[in-house]
Amino acid sequence: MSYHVESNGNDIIIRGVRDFSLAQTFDCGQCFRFTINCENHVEGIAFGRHIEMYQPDPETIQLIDCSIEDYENIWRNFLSLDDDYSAIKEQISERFKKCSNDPDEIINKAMDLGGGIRILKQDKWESLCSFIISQNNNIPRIMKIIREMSEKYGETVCYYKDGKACTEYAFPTAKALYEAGEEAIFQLKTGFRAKYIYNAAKAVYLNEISLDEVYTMPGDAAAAELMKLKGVGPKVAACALLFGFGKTDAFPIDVWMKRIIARYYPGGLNVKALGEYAGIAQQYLFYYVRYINPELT
DNA sequence: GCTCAGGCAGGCT
DNA sequence: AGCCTGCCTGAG
Repeated sequence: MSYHVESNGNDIIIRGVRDFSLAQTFDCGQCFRFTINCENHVEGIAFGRHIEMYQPDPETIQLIDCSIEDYENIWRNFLSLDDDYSAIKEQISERFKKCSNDPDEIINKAMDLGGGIRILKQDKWESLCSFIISQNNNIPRIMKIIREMSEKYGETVCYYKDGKACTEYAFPTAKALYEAGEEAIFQLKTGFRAKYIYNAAKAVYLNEISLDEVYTMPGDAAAAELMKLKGVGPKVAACALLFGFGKTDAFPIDVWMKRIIARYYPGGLNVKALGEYAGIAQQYLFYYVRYINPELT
């Protein structure tokens, strides 16, 4: 964590970063609004801001055309720069030794491969809504729906790139989607999820559910609260909590995790016993099978 | 045509 | 508690 930050007037340069790979972080399915332009170069929108990032070497992250204020107010936290992932990985390794029968030490292999993954700290509403959209859906289409939803109902995000003024769109607020209405949301090809999205937007906007309160709740209570919303089951709730509410113990079990557990942990995996970073471990495992062993069935 | 995509609700036993 | 089944849509 002994990184240090400097500005050259245009860019923020973060040196001495460890356990961080832009490519891995933005290619592990946690975030739908960033694209990997080329290797070690990503660009996207979060918290109503555009950001372009470059990783010239493993220990350096460059935030292009970024002010100190934006770095401190948004990106420092968003990128989880102050979390000690070396310690997190050590604890995960220890826990898996104790709590799972893992003779092949799959978790350690997974952490060697995807050790640069960081769990982003995304916006609560965006995370919840995005993972409602994600159900029974594939990633390119999820991204397309969210992009079009943002273009229609999100605030404009202006920025300069290569000296030119550009416009993008923030993720729509709950208010904006509520006011757009269910039919408009259906028009975005969201299908049977339209009513879920609309109802969630309504509940959040009218304060029938408080995402700020969910944020402060312990994991189980937080999940139960989110699952009061139609269209939010255990998997969607866990994803939202892990990626948008800072609940690193939330452990999403999707079809891939079921395959991983069946294949590598036939005796089962005691998720509760994996501790406060179980969800981060889940991401390493997920990345591992997706990119090393995708034929796993 | 078919199946599948990082699920969920509703109805059934 | 666990096991079906249908569901919008688009890609292969």
